[in-house]
Amino acid sequence: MAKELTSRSENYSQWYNELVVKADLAENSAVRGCMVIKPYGYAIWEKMQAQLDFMFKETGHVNAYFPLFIPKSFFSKEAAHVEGFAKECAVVTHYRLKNDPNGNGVIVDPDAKLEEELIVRPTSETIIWHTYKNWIQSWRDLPILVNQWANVVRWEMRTRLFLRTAEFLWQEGHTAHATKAEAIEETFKMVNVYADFVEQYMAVPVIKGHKSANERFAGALDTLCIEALMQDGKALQAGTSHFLGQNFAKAFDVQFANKEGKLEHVWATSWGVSTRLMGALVMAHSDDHGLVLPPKLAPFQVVIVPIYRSDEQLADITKKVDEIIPLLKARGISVKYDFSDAKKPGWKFAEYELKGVPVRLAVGPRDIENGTVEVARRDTLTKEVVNFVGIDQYVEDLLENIQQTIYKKAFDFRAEKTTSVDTWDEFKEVLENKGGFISAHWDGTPETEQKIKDETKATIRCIPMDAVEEEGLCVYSGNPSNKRVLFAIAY
RNA sequence: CGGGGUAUAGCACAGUCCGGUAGUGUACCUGGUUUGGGACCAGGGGGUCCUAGGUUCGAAUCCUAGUGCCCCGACCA
Repeated sequence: MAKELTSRSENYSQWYNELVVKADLAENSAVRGCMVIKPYGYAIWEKMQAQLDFMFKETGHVNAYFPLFIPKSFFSKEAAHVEGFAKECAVVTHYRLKNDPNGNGVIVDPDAKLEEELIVRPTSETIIWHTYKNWIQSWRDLPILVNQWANVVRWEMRTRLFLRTAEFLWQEGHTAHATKAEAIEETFKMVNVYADFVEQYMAVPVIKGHKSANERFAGALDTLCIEALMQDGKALQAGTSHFLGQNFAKAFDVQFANKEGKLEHVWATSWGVSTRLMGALVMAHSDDHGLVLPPKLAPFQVVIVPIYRSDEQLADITKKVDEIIPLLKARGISVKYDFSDAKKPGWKFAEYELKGVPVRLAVGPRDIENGTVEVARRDTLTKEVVNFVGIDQYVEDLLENIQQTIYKKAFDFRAEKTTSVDTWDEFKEVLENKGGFISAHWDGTPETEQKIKDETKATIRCIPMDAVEEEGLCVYSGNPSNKRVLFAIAY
Protein backbone atom coordinates (compact mmCIF):
# COMPACT_ATOMS: atom_id res chain seq x y z
CA MET A 1 0.00 0.00 0.00
CA ALA A 2 2.57 2.47 -1.11
CA LYS A 3 0.21 5.35 -1.67
CA GLU A 4 -2.22 5.03 1.21
CA LEU A 5 -3.64 8.37 2.19
CA THR A 6 -3.96 9.93 5.58
CA SER A 7 -7.61 9.68 6.58
CA ARG A 8 -9.82 12.67 5.90
CA SER A 9 -11.22 12.76 9.40
CA GLU A 10 -7.82 12.33 11.04
CA ASN A 11 -6.09 15.32 9.47
CA TYR A 12 -7.96 17.10 6.72
CA SER A 13 -5.07 19.36 5.68
CA GLN A 14 -2.64 16.52 5.42
CA TRP A 15 -5.19 14.41 3.56
CA TYR A 16 -5.66 17.23 1.06
CA ASN A 17 -1.96 17.78 0.49
CA GLU A 18 -1.19 14.11 0.09
CA LEU A 19 -4.10 13.66 -2.25
CA VAL A 20 -3.07 16.51 -4.52
CA VAL A 21 0.46 15.13 -4.73
CA LYS A 22 -0.33 11.42 -4.96
CA ALA A 23 -3.12 11.80 -7.49
CA ASP A 24 -0.58 13.58 -9.70
CA LEU A 25 -2.40 16.90 -9.77
CA ALA A 26 0.41 19.16 -8.58
CA GLU A 27 3.43 19.47 -6.36
CA ASN A 28 5.39 22.20 -4.65
CA SER A 29 8.17 23.57 -6.80
CA ALA A 30 11.65 24.63 -5.81
CA VAL A 31 10.46 28.22 -6.19
CA ARG A 32 9.10 29.68 -3.00
CA GLY A 33 5.34 29.46 -2.79
CA CYS A 34 4.94 28.32 -6.38
CA MET A 35 3.36 25.14 -7.66
CA VAL A 36 4.00 22.74 -10.51
CA ILE A 37 0.74 21.60 -12.06
CA LYS A 38 1.35 18.09 -13.37
CA PRO A 39 -0.14 16.73 -16.61
CA TYR A 40 -3.08 14.97 -14.95
CA GLY A 41 -4.00 18.04 -12.94
CA TYR A 42 -3.55 20.28 -15.94
CA ALA A 43 -5.85 18.05 -18.01
CA ILE A 44 -8.63 18.79 -15.51
CA TRP A 45 -7.84 22.50 -15.55
CA GLU A 46 -7.95 22.47 -19.36
CA LYS A 47 -11.43 20.99 -19.27
CA MET A 48 -12.56 23.69 -16.85
CA GLN A 49 -10.92 26.32 -18.98
CA ALA A 50 -12.56 25.07 -22.17
CA GLN A 51 -16.03 25.07 -20.63
CA LEU A 52 -15.63 28.46 -18.99
CA ASP A 53 -14.24 29.95 -22.18
CA PHE A 54 -17.22 28.57 -24.07
CA MET A 55 -19.60 30.12 -21.55
CA PHE A 56 -17.83 33.49 -21.76
CA LYS A 57 -18.12 33.48 -25.53
CA GLU A 58 -21.79 32.51 -25.28
CA THR A 59 -22.32 35.64 -23.20
CA GLY A 60 -20.65 37.86 -25.77
CA HIS A 61 -17.08 38.07 -24.52
CA VAL A 62 -13.81 37.87 -26.43
CA ASN A 63 -10.29 37.05 -25.31
CA ALA A 64 -7.24 39.34 -25.34
CA TYR A 65 -3.89 39.49 -23.59
CA PHE A 66 -2.24 42.28 -21.63
CA PRO A 67 1.31 42.63 -20.27
CA LEU A 68 2.67 40.74 -17.30
CA PHE A 69 4.46 43.86 -16.04
CA ILE A 70 2.72 46.92 -14.74
CA PRO A 71 4.60 50.21 -14.22
CA LYS A 72 4.56 51.16 -10.58
CA SER A 73 2.94 54.52 -11.29
CA PHE A 74 -0.19 52.83 -12.73
CA PHE A 75 -0.71 51.17 -9.43
CA SER A 76 -0.94 54.29 -7.35
CA LYS A 77 -3.79 55.78 -9.37
CA GLU A 78 -6.63 54.01 -7.58
CA ALA A 79 -6.17 54.50 -3.84
CA ALA A 80 -8.19 51.57 -2.49
CA HIS A 81 -6.71 49.28 -5.09
CA VAL A 82 -3.10 50.04 -4.22
CA GLU A 83 -3.85 49.62 -0.53
CA GLY A 84 -5.37 46.23 -1.19
CA PHE A 85 -2.49 44.81 -3.16
CA ALA A 86 0.64 46.73 -2.17
CA LYS A 87 1.58 44.29 0.58
CA GLU A 88 1.89 41.30 -1.72
CA CYS A 89 3.54 42.48 -4.91
CA ALA A 90 6.61 41.11 -6.66
CA VAL A 91 8.65 44.01 -8.06
CA VAL A 92 11.13 44.03 -10.93
CA THR A 93 13.91 46.49 -10.21
CA HIS A 94 16.70 45.49 -12.63
CA TYR A 95 16.95 44.23 -16.19
CA ARG A 96 20.36 42.58 -16.35
CA LEU A 97 22.69 40.17 -14.59
CA LYS A 98 26.43 40.00 -14.82
CA ASN A 99 29.22 37.69 -13.72
CA ASP A 100 30.17 38.18 -10.12
CA PRO A 101 33.61 39.86 -10.06
CA ASN A 102 34.41 37.58 -7.10
CA GLY A 103 33.67 34.54 -9.22
CA ASN A 104 30.53 33.42 -7.36
CA GLY A 105 28.18 32.86 -10.28
CA VAL A 106 26.07 35.82 -11.35
CA ILE A 107 24.84 38.92 -9.56
CA VAL A 108 22.29 41.60 -10.38
CA ASP A 109 24.07 44.31 -12.34
CA PRO A 110 23.76 47.44 -10.20
CA ASP A 111 24.13 49.57 -13.34
CA ALA A 112 20.99 48.00 -14.77
CA LYS A 113 18.49 49.54 -12.37
CA LEU A 114 15.13 50.39 -13.92
CA GLU A 115 14.09 54.03 -13.74
CA GLU A 116 10.59 52.94 -12.91
CA GLU A 117 10.05 49.61 -11.22
CA LEU A 118 7.68 47.13 -12.79
CA ILE A 119 5.11 45.24 -10.75
CA VAL A 120 4.39 41.66 -11.71
CA ARG A 121 0.59 41.80 -12.08
CA PRO A 122 -1.36 40.68 -9.04
CA THR A 123 -4.46 41.51 -11.14
CA SER A 124 -4.73 43.56 -14.32
CA GLU A 125 -7.25 46.33 -13.72
CA THR A 126 -4.64 49.07 -13.89
CA ILE A 127 -2.82 48.04 -17.07
CA ILE A 128 -6.12 47.26 -18.76
CA TRP A 129 -7.77 50.55 -17.85
CA HIS A 130 -4.69 52.38 -19.00
CA THR A 131 -5.12 50.58 -22.31
CA TYR A 132 -8.90 51.10 -22.49
CA LYS A 133 -8.36 54.85 -22.40
CA ASN A 134 -7.07 54.57 -25.96
CA TRP A 135 -9.86 52.27 -27.06
CA ILE A 136 -12.78 54.34 -25.90
CA GLN A 137 -13.91 57.68 -27.29
CA SER A 138 -17.58 57.31 -28.09
CA TRP A 139 -20.66 55.43 -26.90
CA ARG A 140 -20.21 53.51 -30.16
CA ASP A 141 -17.03 51.93 -28.72
CA LEU A 142 -18.99 50.41 -25.84
CA PRO A 143 -19.42 47.94 -24.37
CA ILE A 144 -15.99 46.33 -24.27
CA LEU A 145 -16.33 42.74 -23.10
CA VAL A 146 -12.83 41.32 -22.81
CA ASN A 147 -11.48 38.34 -20.93
CA GLN A 148 -7.87 37.36 -20.38
CA TRP A 149 -6.42 33.96 -19.48
CA ALA A 150 -3.22 34.62 -17.60
CA ASN A 151 -1.02 34.01 -14.61
CA VAL A 152 -0.78 36.46 -11.74
CA VAL A 153 1.55 36.76 -8.77
CA ARG A 154 0.64 37.58 -5.19
CA TRP A 155 3.45 37.26 -2.68
CA GLU A 156 1.57 35.29 -0.05
CA MET A 157 3.12 34.60 3.33
CA ARG A 158 1.86 31.04 3.51
CA THR A 159 0.77 28.94 0.59
CA ARG A 160 -1.23 25.77 -0.05
CA LEU A 161 -1.39 23.81 -3.28
CA PHE A 162 -4.12 25.27 -5.53
CA LEU A 163 -5.83 27.17 -2.69
CA ARG A 164 -3.19 29.81 -2.26
CA THR A 165 0.02 29.94 -4.23
CA ALA A 166 2.34 32.82 -5.01
CA GLU A 167 1.67 32.40 -8.72
CA PHE A 168 -1.64 31.13 -10.05
CA LEU A 169 -3.48 30.70 -13.32
CA TRP A 170 -6.81 32.38 -13.80
CA GLN A 171 -9.07 34.28 -16.09
CA GLU A 172 -9.98 37.88 -15.50
CA GLY A 173 -12.80 39.59 -17.36
CA HIS A 174 -12.67 43.37 -17.65
CA THR A 175 -15.66 45.11 -19.12
CA ALA A 176 -16.50 48.73 -19.89
CA HIS A 177 -20.06 50.01 -20.21
CA ALA A 178 -21.91 53.22 -21.03
CA THR A 179 -24.35 52.96 -18.16
CA LYS A 180 -24.36 51.96 -14.54
CA ALA A 181 -27.32 49.66 -15.07
CA GLU A 182 -25.57 47.79 -17.85
CA ALA A 183 -22.42 47.30 -15.76
CA ILE A 184 -24.42 46.03 -12.82
CA GLU A 185 -26.27 43.65 -15.11
CA GLU A 186 -22.92 42.34 -16.37
CA THR A 187 -21.70 41.81 -12.81
CA PHE A 188 -24.74 39.66 -12.06
CA LYS A 189 -24.57 37.87 -15.40
CA MET A 190 -21.02 36.71 -14.77
CA VAL A 191 -21.54 35.55 -11.20
CA ASN A 192 -24.39 33.49 -12.61
CA VAL A 193 -22.09 32.03 -15.26
CA TYR A 194 -19.69 31.03 -12.50
CA ALA A 195 -22.42 29.51 -10.38
CA ASP A 196 -23.75 27.53 -13.34
CA PHE A 197 -20.29 26.25 -14.16
CA VAL A 198 -19.37 25.25 -10.62
CA GLU A 199 -22.70 23.55 -9.98
CA GLN A 200 -23.27 21.86 -13.32
CA TYR A 201 -19.71 20.89 -14.24
CA MET A 202 -17.84 20.70 -10.93
CA ALA A 203 -20.95 19.36 -9.18
CA VAL A 204 -20.31 21.71 -6.26
CA PRO A 205 -23.30 23.67 -4.94
CA VAL A 206 -22.65 27.35 -4.28
CA ILE A 207 -24.30 30.26 -2.54
CA LYS A 208 -24.47 33.45 -4.61
CA GLY A 209 -24.26 36.66 -2.70
CA HIS A 210 -22.71 40.03 -2.01
CA LYS A 211 -19.49 40.53 -0.07
CA SER A 212 -19.60 42.77 2.97
CA ALA A 213 -17.60 45.99 2.78
CA ASN A 214 -14.71 44.36 4.69
CA GLU A 215 -14.39 41.50 2.24
CA ARG A 216 -14.97 43.54 -0.91
CA PHE A 217 -12.39 43.70 -3.71
CA ALA A 218 -10.00 46.63 -3.42
CA GLY A 219 -11.49 49.31 -5.66
CA ALA A 220 -14.97 47.81 -6.13
CA LEU A 221 -18.34 49.30 -5.15
CA ASP A 222 -19.89 45.86 -4.91
CA THR A 223 -18.41 42.37 -5.02
CA LEU A 224 -20.61 39.42 -5.91
CA CYS A 225 -19.30 35.98 -5.12
CA ILE A 226 -20.02 32.30 -5.06
CA GLU A 227 -19.21 30.47 -1.85
CA ALA A 228 -18.83 26.71 -1.54
CA LEU A 229 -18.56 24.50 1.53
CA MET A 230 -15.73 21.99 1.86
CA GLN A 231 -15.97 18.66 3.66
CA ASP A 232 -14.18 19.94 6.75
CA GLY A 233 -16.86 22.57 7.23
CA LYS A 234 -14.78 25.50 5.98
CA ALA A 235 -16.00 27.80 3.26
CA LEU A 236 -14.16 28.51 0.02
CA GLN A 237 -14.68 31.56 -2.13
CA ALA A 238 -14.88 30.04 -5.58
CA GLY A 239 -15.34 33.08 -7.80
CA THR A 240 -15.96 36.81 -7.68
CA SER A 241 -17.57 39.39 -9.93
CA HIS A 242 -17.00 43.05 -9.14
CA PHE A 243 -18.99 46.14 -9.96
CA LEU A 244 -16.24 48.76 -10.11
CA GLY A 245 -18.47 51.78 -10.70
CA GLN A 246 -16.49 54.60 -12.29
CA ASN A 247 -13.50 54.23 -9.98
CA PHE A 248 -11.04 52.96 -12.54
CA ALA A 249 -12.42 55.12 -15.34
CA LYS A 250 -11.81 58.14 -13.16
CA ALA A 251 -8.39 56.98 -12.02
CA PHE A 252 -7.29 56.39 -15.63
CA ASP A 253 -9.39 59.17 -17.14
CA VAL A 254 -11.47 57.01 -19.44
CA GLN A 255 -14.39 59.06 -20.80
CA PHE A 256 -16.69 58.64 -23.71
CA ALA A 257 -18.98 61.00 -25.63
CA ASN A 258 -22.58 59.91 -25.08
CA LYS A 259 -25.38 60.22 -27.58
CA GLU A 260 -25.92 63.83 -26.51
CA GLY A 261 -22.27 64.58 -27.15
CA LYS A 262 -21.46 64.99 -23.46
CA LEU A 263 -18.39 63.38 -21.84
CA GLU A 264 -19.01 60.70 -19.21
CA HIS A 265 -16.80 58.28 -17.34
CA VAL A 266 -17.40 54.67 -18.30
CA TRP A 267 -18.73 52.03 -15.92
CA ALA A 268 -16.67 48.93 -15.24
CA THR A 269 -16.77 45.37 -14.03
CA SER A 270 -14.15 42.72 -13.46
CA TRP A 271 -14.58 39.05 -12.62
CA GLY A 272 -12.34 36.05 -12.16
CA VAL A 273 -11.92 32.43 -11.23
CA SER A 274 -8.62 30.68 -10.73
CA THR A 275 -6.88 27.34 -10.35
CA ARG A 276 -8.27 27.56 -6.84
CA LEU A 277 -11.31 25.87 -8.35
CA MET A 278 -9.11 22.79 -8.58
CA GLY A 279 -8.76 22.87 -4.82
CA ALA A 280 -12.52 23.21 -4.46
CA LEU A 281 -13.04 20.23 -6.75
CA VAL A 282 -10.67 18.08 -4.71
CA MET A 283 -12.00 19.10 -1.31
CA ALA A 284 -15.68 18.95 -2.17
CA HIS A 285 -15.93 15.35 -3.35
CA SER A 286 -12.87 13.26 -2.56
CA ASP A 287 -12.62 10.53 0.07
CA ASP A 288 -10.01 8.37 1.79
CA HIS A 289 -9.47 6.38 -1.40
CA GLY A 290 -8.58 9.48 -3.38
CA LEU A 291 -10.17 11.87 -5.82
CA VAL A 292 -13.76 11.66 -6.92
CA LEU A 293 -14.03 13.53 -10.21
CA PRO A 294 -17.29 14.64 -11.75
CA PRO A 295 -17.64 12.88 -15.11
CA LYS A 296 -17.91 16.20 -16.95
CA LEU A 297 -14.38 17.19 -15.90
CA ALA A 298 -12.54 13.85 -15.68
CA PRO A 299 -9.61 13.68 -18.13
CA PHE A 300 -10.91 10.22 -18.98
CA GLN A 301 -14.31 9.08 -17.80
CA VAL A 302 -13.85 5.34 -18.15
CA VAL A 303 -10.84 3.13 -17.61
CA ILE A 304 -10.80 -0.46 -18.81
CA VAL A 305 -8.61 -2.94 -16.94
CA PRO A 306 -8.01 -6.38 -18.43
CA ILE A 307 -7.53 -9.34 -16.11
CA TYR A 308 -5.59 -12.18 -17.61
CA ARG A 309 -3.00 -14.88 -17.07
CA SER A 310 -1.84 -15.72 -20.56
CA ASP A 311 -1.18 -13.74 -23.72
CA GLU A 312 -4.05 -15.65 -25.36
CA GLN A 313 -6.44 -14.46 -22.68
CA LEU A 314 -5.24 -10.88 -23.15
CA ALA A 315 -5.80 -11.19 -26.89
CA ASP A 316 -9.38 -12.38 -26.32
CA ILE A 317 -10.04 -9.59 -23.86
CA THR A 318 -8.52 -6.96 -26.13
CA LYS A 319 -10.71 -8.15 -28.97
CA LYS A 320 -13.77 -7.57 -26.83
CA VAL A 321 -12.48 -4.25 -25.52
CA ASP A 322 -11.87 -3.12 -29.07
CA GLU A 323 -15.60 -3.57 -29.63
CA ILE A 324 -16.52 -1.59 -26.52
CA ILE A 325 -14.27 1.44 -27.05
CA PRO A 326 -15.80 2.66 -30.35
CA LEU A 327 -19.29 2.29 -28.88
CA LEU A 328 -18.35 4.47 -25.93
CA LYS A 329 -16.50 7.01 -28.05
CA ALA A 330 -19.51 7.28 -30.35
CA ARG A 331 -21.41 8.55 -27.30
CA GLY A 332 -18.73 11.13 -26.54
CA ILE A 333 -17.31 9.15 -23.63
CA SER A 334 -13.55 9.29 -23.11
CA VAL A 335 -11.90 5.95 -22.43
CA LYS A 336 -8.49 4.68 -21.43
CA TYR A 337 -7.65 1.02 -21.95
CA ASP A 338 -4.83 0.16 -19.57
CA PHE A 339 -3.41 -3.07 -20.95
CA SER A 340 0.05 -2.38 -19.55
CA ASP A 341 1.58 -5.50 -18.03
CA ALA A 342 3.83 -3.42 -15.80
CA LYS A 343 1.23 -3.37 -13.04
CA LYS A 344 -1.20 -5.91 -11.67
CA PRO A 345 -4.98 -5.37 -11.77
CA GLY A 346 -5.19 -4.70 -8.05
CA TRP A 347 -2.61 -1.98 -8.36
CA LYS A 348 -4.50 -0.42 -11.27
CA PHE A 349 -7.79 -0.48 -9.38
CA ALA A 350 -6.25 1.41 -6.49
CA GLU A 351 -4.43 3.82 -8.78
CA TYR A 352 -7.51 4.83 -10.80
CA GLU A 353 -9.52 5.20 -7.64
CA LEU A 354 -6.84 7.53 -6.34
CA LYS A 355 -7.10 9.51 -9.57
CA GLY A 356 -10.86 9.70 -9.39
CA VAL A 357 -11.77 8.03 -12.70
CA PRO A 358 -15.59 7.91 -12.53
CA VAL A 359 -16.16 4.47 -14.06
CA ARG A 360 -13.95 1.41 -14.26
CA LEU A 361 -14.64 -1.58 -16.46
CA ALA A 362 -12.84 -4.83 -15.66
CA VAL A 363 -12.84 -7.56 -18.28
CA GLY A 364 -11.48 -11.02 -17.50
CA PRO A 365 -11.84 -14.63 -18.66
CA ARG A 366 -15.09 -15.04 -16.74
CA ASP A 367 -16.59 -12.10 -18.61
CA ILE A 368 -15.47 -13.43 -21.97
CA GLU A 369 -17.20 -16.67 -21.13
CA ASN A 370 -20.41 -15.06 -19.85
CA GLY A 371 -20.66 -12.08 -22.19
CA THR A 372 -20.40 -9.62 -19.29
CA VAL A 373 -18.32 -6.69 -18.00
CA GLU A 374 -17.67 -5.70 -14.41
CA VAL A 375 -18.61 -2.05 -13.89
CA ALA A 376 -17.34 -0.17 -10.84
CA ARG A 377 -18.37 3.39 -10.00
CA ARG A 378 -15.94 5.61 -8.17
CA ASP A 379 -18.36 7.73 -6.16
CA THR A 380 -19.98 4.84 -4.27
CA LEU A 381 -17.21 2.26 -4.78
CA THR A 382 -19.85 -0.28 -5.78
CA LYS A 383 -19.48 -2.93 -8.48
CA GLU A 384 -21.94 -4.64 -10.76
CA VAL A 385 -21.62 -7.28 -13.45
CA VAL A 386 -23.59 -6.20 -16.50
CA ASN A 387 -24.26 -7.58 -19.95
CA PHE A 388 -21.83 -6.73 -22.68
CA VAL A 389 -24.77 -5.93 -24.94
CA GLY A 390 -25.91 -2.40 -24.20
CA ILE A 391 -22.83 -1.55 -22.14
CA ASP A 392 -22.44 1.80 -23.92
CA GLN A 393 -25.92 2.94 -22.95
CA TYR A 394 -25.37 1.64 -19.44
CA VAL A 395 -22.13 3.59 -19.03
CA GLU A 396 -23.59 6.75 -20.50
CA ASP A 397 -26.47 6.64 -18.02
CA LEU A 398 -24.11 5.78 -15.20
CA LEU A 399 -21.88 8.79 -15.90
CA GLU A 400 -24.90 11.07 -15.81
CA ASN A 401 -26.03 9.40 -12.61
CA ILE A 402 -22.61 9.90 -10.99
CA GLN A 403 -22.56 13.57 -11.95
CA GLN A 404 -25.93 14.07 -10.27
CA THR A 405 -25.19 11.84 -7.30
CA ILE A 406 -22.05 13.66 -6.25
CA TYR A 407 -23.79 17.01 -6.65
CA LYS A 408 -26.63 15.81 -4.48
CA LYS A 409 -24.24 14.44 -1.90
CA ALA A 410 -22.42 17.78 -1.70
CA PHE A 411 -25.76 19.61 -1.61
CA ASP A 412 -27.10 17.48 1.23
CA PHE A 413 -23.85 17.88 3.12
CA ARG A 414 -24.07 21.64 2.84
CA ALA A 415 -27.72 21.64 3.90
CA GLU A 416 -26.81 19.58 6.94
CA LYS A 417 -23.91 21.91 7.75
CA THR A 418 -25.91 25.11 7.45
CA THR A 419 -27.27 26.27 10.76
CA SER A 420 -29.55 29.14 11.58
CA VAL A 421 -28.62 30.70 14.91
CA ASP A 422 -30.07 33.59 16.94
CA THR A 423 -27.79 33.92 19.94
CA TRP A 424 -24.10 34.62 20.33
CA ASP A 425 -23.55 31.55 22.54
CA GLU A 426 -25.19 29.37 19.96
CA PHE A 427 -23.09 30.99 17.25
CA LYS A 428 -19.84 30.12 19.02
CA GLU A 429 -21.05 26.65 19.96
CA VAL A 430 -22.05 25.74 16.39
CA LEU A 431 -18.87 27.19 14.96
CA GLU A 432 -16.69 25.21 17.30
CA ASN A 433 -18.48 21.87 17.28
CA LYS A 434 -20.22 21.65 13.93
CA GLY A 435 -18.61 24.12 11.55
CA GLY A 436 -20.16 24.91 8.20
CA PHE A 437 -22.28 27.92 7.30
CA ILE A 438 -24.02 29.87 10.01
CA SER A 439 -27.01 31.91 8.99
CA ALA A 440 -27.42 34.78 11.41
CA HIS A 441 -28.56 38.36 11.72
CA TRP A 442 -25.93 41.08 11.49
CA ASP A 443 -26.28 44.77 12.13
CA GLY A 444 -24.55 45.67 8.88
CA THR A 445 -21.53 47.42 10.42
CA PRO A 446 -17.90 46.61 9.60
CA GLU A 447 -17.08 47.01 13.31
CA THR A 448 -19.34 44.16 14.36
CA GLU A 449 -18.05 41.97 11.55
CA GLN A 450 -14.48 42.65 12.65
CA LYS A 451 -15.22 41.85 16.27
CA ILE A 452 -16.85 38.56 15.30
CA LYS A 453 -13.80 37.75 13.21
CA ASP A 454 -11.42 38.60 16.04
CA GLU A 455 -13.30 36.45 18.51
CA THR A 456 -14.09 33.44 16.35
CA LYS A 457 -12.11 33.68 13.07
CA ALA A 458 -15.45 33.47 11.28
CA THR A 459 -16.14 36.00 8.54
CA ILE A 460 -19.19 36.95 6.57
CA ARG A 461 -18.90 34.79 3.48
CA CYS A 462 -21.72 36.58 1.77
CA ILE A 463 -25.03 38.31 2.04
CA PRO A 464 -27.03 35.81 -0.01
CA MET A 465 -28.84 37.16 -3.06
CA ASP A 466 -31.93 35.22 -2.13
CA ALA A 467 -31.90 36.31 1.51
CA VAL A 468 -35.46 36.94 2.65
CA GLU A 469 -36.43 40.17 4.35
CA GLU A 470 -36.84 39.31 8.01
CA GLU A 471 -36.82 41.45 11.11
CA GLY A 472 -34.21 40.33 13.62
CA LEU A 473 -31.49 41.33 16.04
CA CYS A 474 -27.78 41.16 15.31
CA VAL A 475 -26.36 38.00 16.83
CA TYR A 476 -23.40 39.96 18.23
CA SER A 477 -24.52 43.52 18.97
CA GLY A 478 -28.27 43.02 19.38
CA ASN A 479 -28.93 45.92 17.02
CA PRO A 480 -31.74 45.60 14.48
CA SER A 481 -31.17 43.69 11.25
CA ASN A 482 -33.43 43.01 8.29
CA LYS A 483 -31.87 39.86 6.87
CA ARG A 484 -29.64 36.93 7.69
CA VAL A 485 -26.10 36.66 6.32
CA LEU A 486 -23.82 33.64 6.04
CA PHE A 487 -20.85 33.28 8.36
CA ALA A 488 -18.12 30.63 8.20
CA ILE A 489 -14.46 29.96 8.76
CA ALA A 490 -12.96 30.33 5.33
CA TYR A 491 -9.96 29.13 3.39
C1' C B 1 7.92 39.13 11.17
C1' G B 2 6.75 36.33 16.22
C1' G B 3 6.18 30.95 18.61
C1' G B 4 7.29 25.68 17.95
C1' G B 5 9.45 21.64 15.20
C1' U B 6 12.70 19.46 11.75
C1' A B 7 17.11 18.55 8.35
C1' U B 8 20.23 11.14 7.13
C1' A B 9 19.19 7.26 -0.36
C1' G B 10 13.95 9.47 -5.30
C1' C B 11 10.14 9.34 -1.06
C1' A B 12 8.88 8.20 4.29
C1' C B 13 11.76 7.56 8.47
C1' A B 14 15.21 5.03 12.48
C1' G B 15 20.02 5.85 14.41
C1' U B 16 21.74 11.40 17.94
C1' C B 17 20.46 11.05 24.82
C1' C B 18 25.37 7.36 25.88
C1' G B 19 31.00 9.27 19.64
C1' G B 20 33.57 3.52 17.13
C1' U B 21 32.56 0.64 9.19
C1' A B 22 25.48 4.25 7.02
C1' G B 23 20.45 1.51 8.45
C1' U B 24 14.90 0.06 7.68
C1' G B 25 10.51 0.50 4.64
C1' U B 26 9.18 1.96 -0.08
C1' A B 27 10.54 3.20 -5.00
C1' C B 28 14.22 1.73 -8.83
C1' C B 29 17.21 -2.39 -11.84
C1' U B 30 17.84 -8.03 -13.06
C1' G B 31 15.87 -13.10 -12.99
C1' G B 32 11.94 -16.41 -11.76
C1' U B 33 7.01 -17.59 -10.07
C1' U B 34 2.43 -14.68 -10.29
C1' U B 35 -2.14 -11.58 -12.17
C1' G B 36 -10.79 -10.91 -10.43
C1' G B 37 -8.43 -5.36 -4.97
C1' G B 38 -1.93 -2.00 -4.22
C1' A B 39 1.91 -10.07 -5.34
C1' C B 40 6.13 -13.20 -3.67
C1' C B 41 11.27 -15.05 -3.65
C1' A B 42 16.40 -14.18 -4.79
C1' G B 43 20.11 -10.81 -6.28
C1' G B 44 21.64 -5.59 -7.32
C1' G B 45 22.55 -0.12 -7.75
C1' G B 46 21.95 4.30 -5.13
C1' G B 47 24.42 8.76 0.59
C1' U B 48 29.05 15.81 0.42
C1' C B 49 24.19 12.20 7.17
C1' C B 50 21.87 20.78 5.46
C1' U B 51 26.48 24.31 5.48
C1' A B 52 30.85 26.25 7.91
C1' G B 53 33.99 26.09 12.01
C1' G B 54 35.46 23.63 16.66
C1' U B 55 36.39 19.35 20.40
C1' U B 56 38.41 14.25 19.72
C1' C B 57 42.82 8.97 17.93
C1' G B 58 37.86 8.89 15.77
C1' A B 59 31.74 13.00 14.80
C1' A B 60 25.31 11.64 11.53
C1' U B 61 25.97 11.71 17.03
C1' C B 62 29.11 16.61 21.33
C1' C B 63 29.93 22.41 20.98
C1' U B 64 29.34 27.30 18.13
C1' A B 65 27.37 30.03 14.12
C1' G B 66 24.56 30.13 9.74
C1' U B 67 20.82 28.28 6.23
C1' G B 68 16.61 25.57 4.28
C1' C B 69 11.95 23.40 5.03
C1' C B 70 7.27 22.26 7.88
C1' C B 71 3.42 23.61 11.44
C1' C B 72 0.79 27.59 14.38
C1' G B 73 -0.26 33.12 14.20
C1' A B 74 -0.46 38.05 11.38
C1' C B 75 -1.71 38.75 5.56
C1' C B 76 -4.79 36.73 1.56
C1' A B 77 -8.45 34.35 -4.33
